[in-house]
Amino acid sequence: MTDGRDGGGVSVDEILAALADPTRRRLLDLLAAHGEATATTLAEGLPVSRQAVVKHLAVLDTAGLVTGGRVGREVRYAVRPAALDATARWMAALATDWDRRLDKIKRLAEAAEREERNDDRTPEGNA
Amino acid sequence: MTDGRDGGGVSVDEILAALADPTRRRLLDLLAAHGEATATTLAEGLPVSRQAVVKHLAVLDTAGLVTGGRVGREVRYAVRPAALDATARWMAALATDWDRRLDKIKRLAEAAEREERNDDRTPEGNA
DNA sequence: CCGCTGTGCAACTCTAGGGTTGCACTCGAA
DNA sequence: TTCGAGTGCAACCCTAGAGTTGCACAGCGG
Repeated sequence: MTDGRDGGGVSVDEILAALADPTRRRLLDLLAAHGEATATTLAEGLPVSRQAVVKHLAVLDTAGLVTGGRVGREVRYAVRPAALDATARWMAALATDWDRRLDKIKRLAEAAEREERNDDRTPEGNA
Repeated sequence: MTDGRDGGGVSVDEILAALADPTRRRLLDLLAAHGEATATTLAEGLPVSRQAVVKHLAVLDTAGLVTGGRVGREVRYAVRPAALDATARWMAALATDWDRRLDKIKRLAEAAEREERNDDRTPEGNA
């Protein structure tokens, strides 16, 4: 539960790193909206150069968040929900795990507190 | 659905950025395991200095992923599942959204294809 | 009161990576 | 075959931020 890789062998690390960049998220938005687009087209809708977009797409591709397909002389990219979905599940599971742990710790703390009160009432001289 | 802030007013951007760093995730792991710990304690279990840990904890705190509480002269930190959970839901919703979009696009593409075949059979001279 | 431990603050280094520009290459259309 | 649009590659800035060190400050225990 600490690391985690989805079915495609893409680490959560890569996906989170990819998602951390605002431009990249914007890119994903555009792609989700258009369904399919080239780096050149996408760059027109962003305040960055085509090359920057290409780099970002490469990162997203490595993370499994998009796929690139060649059509003639252009490269069409499309969004790929699987990786995102997998990461979402991973996070949800992690959150649940934390909840369980916190609950357990809380219980232990309360138990320890009761123990201490017991010690107060029964000093060291007992059997 | 593009941005998103949880109930506490913490942007998804901050949470993703916080989660993007491996050391920070490691830190969250340790915290989830111990339930509560100080920066100094946590630093002992990591290959970085206490100061580095303090900085990371500050980031995680801003992102709403941990809380700091002062006990005597030390500061105990604890994990905070709510923000993580909210982000997980956000991601899941986004993934679903992408799925819907892809589906719709696919349908449209197929419809357009049929349209085109129609045009082939009925050249412009119709009416 | 004094010393020890744990925090807080500040300045500084250094690298990853986001962004750019320039140019060479390829493929499709006229 | 030639022109142009689209892509790929490489070298290059520049800043954010991860990490460090040094020191001053605060609080608990003796």
